[in-house]
Amino acid sequence: MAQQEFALDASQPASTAPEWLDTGACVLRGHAAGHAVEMIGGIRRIARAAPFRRMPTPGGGMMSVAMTCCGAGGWCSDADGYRYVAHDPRTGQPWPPLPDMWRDLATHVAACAGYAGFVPDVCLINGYRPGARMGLHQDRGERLDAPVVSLSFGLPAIFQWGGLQRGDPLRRIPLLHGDVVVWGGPSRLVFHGIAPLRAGQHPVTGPCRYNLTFRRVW
DNA sequence: AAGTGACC
DNA sequence: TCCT
Repeated sequence: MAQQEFALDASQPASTAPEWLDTGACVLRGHAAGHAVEMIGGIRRIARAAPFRRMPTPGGGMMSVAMTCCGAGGWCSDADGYRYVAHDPRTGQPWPPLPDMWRDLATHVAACAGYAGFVPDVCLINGYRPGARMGLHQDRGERLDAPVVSLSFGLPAIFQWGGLQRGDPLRRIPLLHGDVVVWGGPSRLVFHGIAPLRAGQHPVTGPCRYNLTFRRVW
């Protein structure tokens, strides 16, 4: 039984070589799967102090993805725009600390992608329910000399990978439980997004997908 | 400006 | 294509 659960947990072997999307950007299949149960527990603990919330967008809409953060700051959206803030606007408290094990894993997978010495100071935690999506965007609010490390857990999603111009053609890349994406260098400002999540059940996360993105903001 | 955008 |  435990063996079978592990097989379901590890959607991909963790030892595969990087699949390069572009210069500086790759997918590491399954490299976080072995840490999934511990990390989902960490997400639940962080969410008790800094609850998941859907944020308003400057244009008057609402994000479909629920977010929380940990580390030295968190990403926030409201009517005034997008920015990183050192305190959770909802509680007034500092964001929960970035767990050492999370930081070490991000450093390790970044090194696997060719980014030695990456030390993130912020982790954004995105919670996707069926239908939730992330429109095409660039990650511009952080240091551009550091990569972004993205870990996927739970339900599969279609990652849209474009180019440096919004209108560039999109590649659709399935991201499964435990998959890692790293992008930096010449790919740091590539437009990317997530297609609307398809409903399903995952043995570790139930009806959800969690995406953890590690960045260097300060 | 990362939008269950809004509008054409 | 516009808007915030």
